[in-house]
Amino acid sequence: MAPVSPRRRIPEATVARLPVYHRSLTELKESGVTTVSSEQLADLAGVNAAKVRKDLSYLGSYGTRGVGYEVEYLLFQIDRELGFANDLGVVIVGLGNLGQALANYDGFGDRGFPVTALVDADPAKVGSTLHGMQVQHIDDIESIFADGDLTIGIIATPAAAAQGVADRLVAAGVRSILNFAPTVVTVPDGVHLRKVDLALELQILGFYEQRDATEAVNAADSDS
Amino acid sequence: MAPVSPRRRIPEATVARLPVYHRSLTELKESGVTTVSSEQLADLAGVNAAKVRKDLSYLGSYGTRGVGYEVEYLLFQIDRELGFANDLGVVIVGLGNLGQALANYDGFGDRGFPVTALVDADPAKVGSTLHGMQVQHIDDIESIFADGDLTIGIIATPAAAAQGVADRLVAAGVRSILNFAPTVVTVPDGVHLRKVDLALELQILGFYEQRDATEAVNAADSDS
DNA sequence: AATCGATTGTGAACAAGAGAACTAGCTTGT
DNA sequence: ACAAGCTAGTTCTCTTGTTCACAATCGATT
Repeated sequence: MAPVSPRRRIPEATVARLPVYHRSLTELKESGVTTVSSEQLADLAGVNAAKVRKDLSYLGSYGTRGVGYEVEYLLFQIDRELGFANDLGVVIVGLGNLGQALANYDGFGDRGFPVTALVDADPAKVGSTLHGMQVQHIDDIESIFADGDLTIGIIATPAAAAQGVADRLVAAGVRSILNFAPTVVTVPDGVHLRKVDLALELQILGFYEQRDATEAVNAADSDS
Repeated sequence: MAPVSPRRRIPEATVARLPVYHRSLTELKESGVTTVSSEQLADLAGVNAAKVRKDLSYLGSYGTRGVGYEVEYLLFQIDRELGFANDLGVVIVGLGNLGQALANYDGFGDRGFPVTALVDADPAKVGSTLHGMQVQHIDDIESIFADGDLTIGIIATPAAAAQGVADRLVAAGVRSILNFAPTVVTVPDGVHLRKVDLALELQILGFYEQRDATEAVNAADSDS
């Protein structure tokens, strides 16, 4: 009944930054750097030094006062925390433009997330080979996860199909989903969902661009 | 000297949600719905009703108590706020897997962000046609923006090239950049930068997946 | 051994955001 | 005209996240 691992609860914001630190540290390691200060790491990661220290302190006290952090050791600890020991496969559902690009994108495999299956609903696509892998039909999705491996599902279908795919992924036992479809997808409690909405990012940028433009006009007006 | 438009400052979190409301409202409009309550809209957008009302109140009082919001009018107001009146072009730099997929992705144009130029550094790619558009060389980037149109730059290059591209975009007058390269890019004040890091999203999901898995194990241990 | 400069780890103030609860105002039915 | 029922708009509280400031601690140097 008592909480088993209440020792530390890492804030969501920190979790989102750990991979960034991880990347910076990997670069440092490859450059042969053995020690790094919170300030240096902050520069590389594009954040505030105090934030780096606080973030890292959630993992434990892995730094040395007066010196900094040992790159390799810190990297190891972040690896552990992020669960890089486990191999976590990725299934891509929907092989349109975006899905195909994601299937061919080496960035996933390079970072420990090998694409383990490609799925589509279009019979014309099923059976074809992409990035050295056969496309399977979505109706066979249950069998893909039969072995109980932990897997992340990527939804790259049109918006209309996204919720249905999500439901099937959840039914098949997937507990983490990354949604690229431009629509709201809901999942049951206990399933983690993140979204990447490309057009939405542009719209946000567009807002600020337009705001700045009109502000400039207003400023010019008040000058006159 | 006095602030010119202090009337309302829309919080960042709200700005990020406005496009979601916009999308939901567009769907409602296409279904012939003329009026919507904050609760309905909240359902569609996947958020809390109070948040919807608060968000919309930053734009002004466009609802009617006891009734709701008129879909078309609200849509118009959000359009205005997001700057959909202006046409904002998009330049994609880097035409590897991801860049090509983005170039072919209709989601941008559909939402008012036409791709206006494709740029790469590889001479082998320059001159080829993609999505009905000729690929230009990055050295000619200045000329692309010569007309002073507002444009968003998308960086889809390898990580190593990203900062250089960002610098050139900024030098050419681009004030909004969307970075897909898995690296930290810094820009001067006044330039808006957003990032989409695909592998990072997987790593975040991976963290929670692993945490849940170990928690389950721990719970089982304490049961025994 | 003692001091000094550097850097971590953390407590506390501060800021931003989320959500609940309340108020104000509209519409409809009688 | 009035009451009842909705629903927008607003206020308040709580949580989360950020930043600052400083004490604790380490290695180096004299």
